[in-house]
Amino acid sequence: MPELPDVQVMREYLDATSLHRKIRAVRISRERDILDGVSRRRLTDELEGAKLEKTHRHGKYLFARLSSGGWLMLHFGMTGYLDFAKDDDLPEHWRLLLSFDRGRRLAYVCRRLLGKVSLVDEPATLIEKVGLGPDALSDDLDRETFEERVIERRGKAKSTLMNQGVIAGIGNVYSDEILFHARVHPGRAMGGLGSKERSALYREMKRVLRKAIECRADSEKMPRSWITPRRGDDGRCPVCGGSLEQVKISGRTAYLCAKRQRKS
DNA sequence: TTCCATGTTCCGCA
DNA sequence: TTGCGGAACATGGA
Repeated sequence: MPELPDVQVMREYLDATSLHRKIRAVRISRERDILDGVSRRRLTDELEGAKLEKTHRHGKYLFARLSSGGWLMLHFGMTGYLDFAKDDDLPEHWRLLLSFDRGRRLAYVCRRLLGKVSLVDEPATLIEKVGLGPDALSDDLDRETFEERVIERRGKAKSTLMNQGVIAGIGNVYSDEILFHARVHPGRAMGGLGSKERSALYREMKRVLRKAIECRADSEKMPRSWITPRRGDDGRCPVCGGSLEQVKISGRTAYLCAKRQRKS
């Protein structure tokens, strides 16, 4: 689930449900796996009695500013999500629970424990520490900046798009969608692409991510011309009808249309 | 039982 | 030295 569009949708969900409510109680489970650089004690102390005032997203990271100062950092790994509901209703695999007034709570749920929760002074502190590149949808990442960051890369096109230090926010699923529309084979060397191909990648990166957010990152709502809803089964290319191919690129499964995305 | 999964980090190697 | 790609991490579903 959680690439840039998914995290943006969760951000809007948090904004709509949990902002400006006083946190009455904090519960944490599996803190050894989930907490990163913060103790259960300190996290609880900082959160209890505070409010979430506003949110910020950078790539796949979500931040919520605390009225007590500092920011709550949420990273969702491969299986994390947020769930706002009644306080007595505990979702399976909950890791952090913030209880508000009127019997409501926000749950951070993360089945595979690959996500992280932390406390930071500023989002920029974390972004620098982790070494994240510019957010894929930020205005700072204009065409020229994209060119500069990508052109000298020695890795494959898909791996480069997924490299959070180059551009933050794109993961396995959306890299495939972007490469599909730009008609670039995921195994091509990024540095070997022509300038038209790089332009197409830039354009499709912005378009695909924006459209995915508009679709609430829900594959059932995505356009018929997209391949994301066709992952998993031996689907057909929605544009030319040829069969979709699966290949391994740097250990990840990539889906592509071999007819429209040529290797050379 | 074995393999695979929307992510990140660490390590070996070029 | 830099950076790429594979393995490990923890869990559960096919």
